[in-house]
Amino acid sequence: MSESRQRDTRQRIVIATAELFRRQGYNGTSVKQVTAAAAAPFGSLYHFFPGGKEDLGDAVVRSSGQAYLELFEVIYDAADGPAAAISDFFDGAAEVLVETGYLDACPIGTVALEVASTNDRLRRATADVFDSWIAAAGTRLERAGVDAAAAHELALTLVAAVEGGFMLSRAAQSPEPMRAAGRSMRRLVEDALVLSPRRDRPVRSRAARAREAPQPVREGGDLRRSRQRP
Amino acid sequence: MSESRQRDTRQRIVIATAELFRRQGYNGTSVKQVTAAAAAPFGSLYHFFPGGKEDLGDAVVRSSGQAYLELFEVIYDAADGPAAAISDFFDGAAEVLVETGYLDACPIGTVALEVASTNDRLRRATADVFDSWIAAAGTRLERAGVDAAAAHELALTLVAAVEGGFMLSRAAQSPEPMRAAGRSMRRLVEDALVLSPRRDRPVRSRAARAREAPQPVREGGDLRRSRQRP
DNA sequence: GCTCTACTAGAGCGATCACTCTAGCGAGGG
DNA sequence: CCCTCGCTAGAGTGATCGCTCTAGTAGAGC
Repeated sequence: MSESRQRDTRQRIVIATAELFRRQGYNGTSVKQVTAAAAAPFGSLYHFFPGGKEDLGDAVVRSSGQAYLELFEVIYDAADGPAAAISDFFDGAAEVLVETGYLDACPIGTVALEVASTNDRLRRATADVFDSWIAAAGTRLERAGVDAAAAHELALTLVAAVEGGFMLSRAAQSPEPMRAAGRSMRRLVEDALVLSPRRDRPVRSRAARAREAPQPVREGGDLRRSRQRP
Repeated sequence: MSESRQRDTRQRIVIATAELFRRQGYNGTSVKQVTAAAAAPFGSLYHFFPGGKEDLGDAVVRSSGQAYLELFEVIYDAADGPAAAISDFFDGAAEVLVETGYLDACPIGTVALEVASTNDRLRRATADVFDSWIAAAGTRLERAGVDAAAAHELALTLVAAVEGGFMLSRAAQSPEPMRAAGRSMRRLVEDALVLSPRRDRPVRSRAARAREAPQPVREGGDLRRSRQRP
C-alpha cells in the first residue's frame, strides 16, 4: 500500500502543478502554492523531487506533454481523415478555452518561452515534448500519403499554429484565433493530401490504411470549402 | 534639456526592460535587474512608472508591440508582393534567432502567456498589440485582393504562426520551425490571392495598388513551388 | 543668485521566494 | 511485538522580491 500512497501524493503534486503552470507559468508558480493546491505536505514535495522546483518542472513538462500527445492521438485517430482530425483538434482546443474561461490552455507553452533562454534542462524538456508532438503529427500525415519532407514541415506548422492560437485566444479572450488557425491548418492539410505524389502508400497494412483514411481520395474541386465558417 | 534627459532615462529603462522581457519574461525579470541593465537609478524607475512594475510592463508591451508592427510594415512594404513579404518576414525572424543565439525573440509572446490569466491590465495590453498586428496584416491582404473575412482569418493565422514559430525555434534552438512555418504561410497567402474573387480592388488609388502589388496576378499553375526549400 | 521642480541616488521595509532540517507517524517484515 | 523506513509535517533559513522613503543634485525661470 505504501507504493500506491507514494504514487498518489506524487501524482497529485504533478497534476496540481501542471494546472498551475498552464495558468501562470513556471516563474509565476511558487512551491507553496503547489503544495497547497495538491493538498500535499511541504516536505513531501522535496521527498519526491529532491532537485526542487526544477525537478518538479521537468517531470510536469514531460508528463503533461505525454498526456497532450495522447489526447492528440485519440482525437486524430477517431476522426474522419486527417483534415477532419485537424479541425476537430483545433475546435476542441477552442471549446476548452471557452469553457474554462481561457484558463486551461497548453501546459507547456508558457513554460517553454519562460525557460528557453534561462534554464537549459527545462528548455530541453519542452523541446523533447514538442518533438514528440511533431513526430506524431508527421507520422500520421505520412501515413495519409504526404511525403516525408512535406509532412514534417506541415507538422511543425501545425504545432506552431496550435501554440500561437492558444496565445492569441488567451490574450483576446476569444476562441476566434484558435478557430481561424484551425481552418487555415485544415486547408493546408487538404492541399498537402491533394498534392501528395502517390496515394497508395508503400509498406502499410490494409487495416491501418482503412482506419486512417476512410475517405482517402477527394477531387480538387470541392476540396476547399466555399464558406469560411462551416 | 531636462525633457531630453527625462526621455533618455525613461527610454533606456523601456528598452532594457523589453530586452529582458524577451529573454526571461515578466515574472522572470526583477526591477533591480531592470535598473542595472538600463544603468538607471533605482528611484528613477518609480519616478517614471509610479505604478511600479505593472506600469513598466504595460509601457514596454505597447512600445515593443508598436516597434514590431513598424518592422513588419517596413518588411512587407519593401517586399515583392504579399507572398514574398511573408517569406521575408519569417526568414528574417529565423535569421535573427540564429544570430542572437535564440535570445531575441518576440518581445510580447512570453509576457502574453504569463499574464493572460493573472493580470488583466497587461493581458489587455498584449491583446491590443496582437490586434494591431492582425489589423496591419489583414489590411494589406485586403489591399492585395483578398476579401475581408478571408484576410482577417489569414492574418490571425499568420500572427499565430509567428508566435508559435518563435516558441518552437527557441525550444529546439533551431531556425527550422520558424522557416517551416514561413513556407507554410507563404503557401496560404498565395492560395488566398489566387482564390480572391476580384483582383480589381474598389476604392484604392492606382499608386497604392502599384506599390503593394507589383506582381498582382499570377496564374495558378506555377503558384505552388515544387521544392520545399527554395 | 535664488527658488522650484524634475530627476538622481540608494538604504531599508515587510513579504515572499526556494529550500533545509528535525521530528514523528504508520505500515510491513522480522 | 518492535524495528525499520517511506512518507508526512511544518517551523525556520538566508536571499530576493516589489516597493517606499528621505536626501541630495542640477538646470530653467524669475
